[in-house]
Amino acid sequence: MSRYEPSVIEPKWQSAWEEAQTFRADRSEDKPKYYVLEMFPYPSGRIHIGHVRNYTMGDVIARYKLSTGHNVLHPMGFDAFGMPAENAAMAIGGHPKDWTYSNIDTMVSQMKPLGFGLDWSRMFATCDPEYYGQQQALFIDMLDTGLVYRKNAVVNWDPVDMTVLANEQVIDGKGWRSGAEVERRELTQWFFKISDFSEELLDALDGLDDWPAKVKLMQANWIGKSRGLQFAFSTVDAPDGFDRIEVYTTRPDTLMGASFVGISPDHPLAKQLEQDNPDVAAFCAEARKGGTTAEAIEKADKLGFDTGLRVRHPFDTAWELPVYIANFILMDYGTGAIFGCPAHDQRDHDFCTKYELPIVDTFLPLEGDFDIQAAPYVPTKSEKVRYTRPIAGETEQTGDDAVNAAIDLCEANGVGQGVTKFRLRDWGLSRQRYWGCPIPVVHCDKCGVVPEKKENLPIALPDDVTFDVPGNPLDRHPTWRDCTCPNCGGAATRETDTMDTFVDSSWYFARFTAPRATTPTDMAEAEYWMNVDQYIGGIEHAILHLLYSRFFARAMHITGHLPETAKEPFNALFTQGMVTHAIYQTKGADGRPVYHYPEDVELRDGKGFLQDGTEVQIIPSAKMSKSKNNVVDPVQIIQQYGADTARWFVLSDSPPERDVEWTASGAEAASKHLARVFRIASEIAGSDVPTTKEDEPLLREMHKAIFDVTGGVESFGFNAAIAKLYAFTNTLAKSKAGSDAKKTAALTLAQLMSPMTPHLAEEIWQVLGGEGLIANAPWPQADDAMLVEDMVTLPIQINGKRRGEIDVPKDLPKDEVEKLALAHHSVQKALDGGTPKKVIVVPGRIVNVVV
RNA sequence: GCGGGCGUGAUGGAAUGGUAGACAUACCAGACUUAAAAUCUGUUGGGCCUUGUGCCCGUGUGGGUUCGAGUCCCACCGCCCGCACCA
Repeated sequence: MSRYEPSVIEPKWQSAWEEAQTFRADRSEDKPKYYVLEMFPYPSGRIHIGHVRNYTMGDVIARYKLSTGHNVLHPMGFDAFGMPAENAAMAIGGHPKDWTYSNIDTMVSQMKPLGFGLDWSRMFATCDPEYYGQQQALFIDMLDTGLVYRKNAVVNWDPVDMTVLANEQVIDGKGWRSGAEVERRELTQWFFKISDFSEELLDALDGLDDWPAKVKLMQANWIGKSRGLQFAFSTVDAPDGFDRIEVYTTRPDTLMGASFVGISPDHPLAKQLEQDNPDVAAFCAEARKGGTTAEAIEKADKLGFDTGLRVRHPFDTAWELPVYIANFILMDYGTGAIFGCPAHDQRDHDFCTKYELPIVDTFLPLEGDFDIQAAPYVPTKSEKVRYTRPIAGETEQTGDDAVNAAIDLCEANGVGQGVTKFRLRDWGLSRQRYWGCPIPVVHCDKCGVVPEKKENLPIALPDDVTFDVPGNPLDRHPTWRDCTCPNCGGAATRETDTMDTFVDSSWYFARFTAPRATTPTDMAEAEYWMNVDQYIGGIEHAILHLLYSRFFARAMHITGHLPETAKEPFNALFTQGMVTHAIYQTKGADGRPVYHYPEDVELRDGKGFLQDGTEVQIIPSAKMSKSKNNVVDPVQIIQQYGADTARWFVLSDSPPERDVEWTASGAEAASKHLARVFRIASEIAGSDVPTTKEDEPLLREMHKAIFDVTGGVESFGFNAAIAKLYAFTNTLAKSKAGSDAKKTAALTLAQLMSPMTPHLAEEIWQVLGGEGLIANAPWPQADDAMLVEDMVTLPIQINGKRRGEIDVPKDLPKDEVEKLALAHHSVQKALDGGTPKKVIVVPGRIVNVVV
C-alpha cells in the first residue's frame, strides 16, 4: 500500500485537468450556465493565505456546479494598476510595468499548484493595453452619453501620493492608501455621474435577495437618502444678489425654535463678505484650515462669526434672526446653510449657549418637566411628543408625522418645497499618477476638450519614464503629450491624468465574458454569461468596489455594452472572513513588544515557550501582519502539506463568513485526515469481503452524507459539510460491510470531497476504479428512501425535559406512539397513577407528556 | 450620536421552535513499540450520592410567549463592525 504523497499526486491531476481542458468555458446552449467569480487580486508579489481561502470557496462552488451539469465560467485575472508599482519603482528603481508583470508571473505560479478549476485562457491584467484600451472606449461612450463630465471642484488632495482621492477613498480625513492627512484643493477634474443613479442604486438594493443584509445596509447608508424641506430666509440689508439664503432641513417641524442661521465658510455669501471685511476673511481662513480627521472634528470648537446680517423668519417677518458663519457647516451637503434649533440639537444647543442666543422649545416630552435651557430634548423621530409650538396643528404626534405635515403646509403656503437629498457625491476619477489607465481625451486650443477617436485606442502609456522626482511622469514626458486634435487636426496636448484604479475593477467581470473582444464586451457572450451568479470577496469592498460596479453595469447598459438584465451584475454576493493567526510576543528591554515567529514558539498546554524556556504571550486570532511576524505563507504550506490540506483547512473549523484562525495543529490534523482517507480508500480497493448485513446501514449513512454535504455546499456551510465528511469517514472506517458496499461508499466519499480536495479525490477515484475524471462525474444523488430509517428513536419529554426514549417504527400511528410513551417507566413514575394533562406527539421527532 | 451584528465546554464551532455541545483541536488514559513517531481504542459541560437505563443544574443577565426556547419577543450587560460636524 502506497503512502499519501500530495507532492506526487497534485501535479499529476493538475496536468490531467489541463490536458482535458476540464475548466475551459465555452458558450453552450444545452447546459445552464453558471458564473462564479472571486474578487481578483492585486499583484502585490505573493499570494496570501486569504487568497487561498477566497479562491477555494469559489472553487468549491465551481466544481460542484460543474458536476451538477452546469456550464461553469470561473475566470481569474489581476487588478494591476496602482500606486504600489510606482512606489516600488521609486524605492528600488525599475519600471512599474516590469514590477507588475513579474509579480503576476510569480503569483500565477503560486496559484496553479493550488489546483483551482479556473479557465486560465481568459486571464488578463487591467494594465494590459488590450484591457485598458477597451476601458478608454467605454469612457468615450460614457462621455457621449453624459455619464462623465469635467468640472472645477474642491477635491481631496493626498500630499504623499500626490494625487486626488474620491470621497470614498478618504477615511477619517486620511488617504485610504497613504494614510496622509488629506488637503483641500481646487482643480479641474473628471467625474462620473453616479449621483444621477442615487435613487435607483438605493431602490435596487431591495431586489438583491442573495446579498448580505449588512452590505446592503452599508450601501444604503452611504447613498444616504433624506427627505426634508428646502426654503429661503429673506435677508435684511444684505449685499446685492443675496436677497435670500437657501436652507435645507430635515426637521421643518422645529422651525419655530430657530435661533440663528448659519452658513459655511465656503458659502458664496461668506466669500462675498470676506472681500470687504478682514475679520470675516480671517475667520473663514481659520475655519477652512481645520483638520478633517474624526478626532480633530471631535475636539474642534464649534466656532461662529456674527456677520451682523439679519434674516426674517418665514412665518413671522417681524422675527429677525442673526446670520453666523460657522466652521462646522459643510458647503457640499444641502445648501451650505442651516438654521439652528438649539432646543432639539446638541450642537446647536452648545452653539447658542456659547453665543448667548435664545433657546426655545417646539416640543416637549408627553409627560414631565424638561429644562430646555440646560440640555436639548432630542427624541427619535418615531417617538410621540407634545408640540408646544406646532406648525401644522396637531399637538401630540411623532416627529415623522410633524415633519410631513410641516412640509405640506410650507408647500401650500409657498414657503418652500419638500426635497429629497442624497449623501452620495459624483465619483471623481482623475488621478495625477502614471501607472493607471490614461484618460483618452486631448486638449485643443481651438476645440477645447475633445475625446480621442476610437481607432486611435489604446492611448498607451509610454515606457520611457522615470520616477526620480515626485509628481506625474506623464506631465513631464518630452513628447507623449503631443498629439493632433481628433476634431480639427491641429496640434493639441493629451490629458495627463489617469483613471482611478477603481474604474478598472468596476467592469472586469463583464470583460471576462469575452476577454479578447475588440469592443469592451461582446453582447452575445455577455448576454449568455452575465450575471455573475456567485461573487465572493472581502467585506472591505462592501461600499467602494461594489457600488461602483453597480453603477458601471448601468452605464454599460446605457452605452450598449451590457444587456438590461445585467444592471445588477452580481446575483449573489458572499463576503468571506479573514484567515488570522496568533501573535506571539514578549516584552523587550525597552518595554516594547517583541514579536516571535510561530516556528520559534513551542506550544504546550495552551501556553507558548521560546527555546530558552521564556513564556510568550499569545494573542489569539489576530490579523496577519508582516510587522507582527504572524503571516502564514501558502507556498510553504503547500510544500509542507500539499494544496488539498491547505484547501481543506481553510474551509473547516469556522463558518466561511467568519474569520478562521490558522493553527499548526489544525493544519496537521487536516493533513492527517486526508492521509487517513487515502489509506482507508486504498485498503478498500484491495479488499474482497462478501456482502454482510452491515451493508445497508453503511449505505444509509452514505445517503445521509450526500444529503448533508450537498446542503452544506449549496448554502455556504462548508464547515458543516466538512464535519459531516469527517463523521462519514469515521463510519466508513469502522464499518463491517462487504467490499462492494464499502467501495460504493468510498467512491461517494471521494465525490463529496472533490470540490474541497480535488487531487485526493481524483486519486481515490482512480484507485477504486471510478470512470474518467471525478471532476466530470455527475454529483451523487441522495435517495429519499434511504434517508429515513424504518425504526426511529423518539425522545420522551416530561414537561419539556428529556426523561427517556423509545424505539418505534417510523410509520407508527400517533395514538400507538402515545400508548408506548405512556407505558414508559419514567412516564409511569411521573404520572404516579394519575392521567397526563396533555400529550404532544411530533411524528418522527419527539413525544412530550405534560403532567 | 445613528445603524447593524454577535455572546454556547479549555478552544474553533454544530443544532428547519423538538435528545444542547455534532465535527475538530487540546487534554487525559489505554493498545502496539526497547523507546519515540505514526496508527488504533476510549474518556472529557458542571454538580450530587444512593454508581443508576439515577437525580439536579447548564447556551451573557433578568423577564415573557410556548406542551417545549441556544433559536421567537422585551429589557439590561459585554464585545465587534459600519457611518458620522449630514443640517
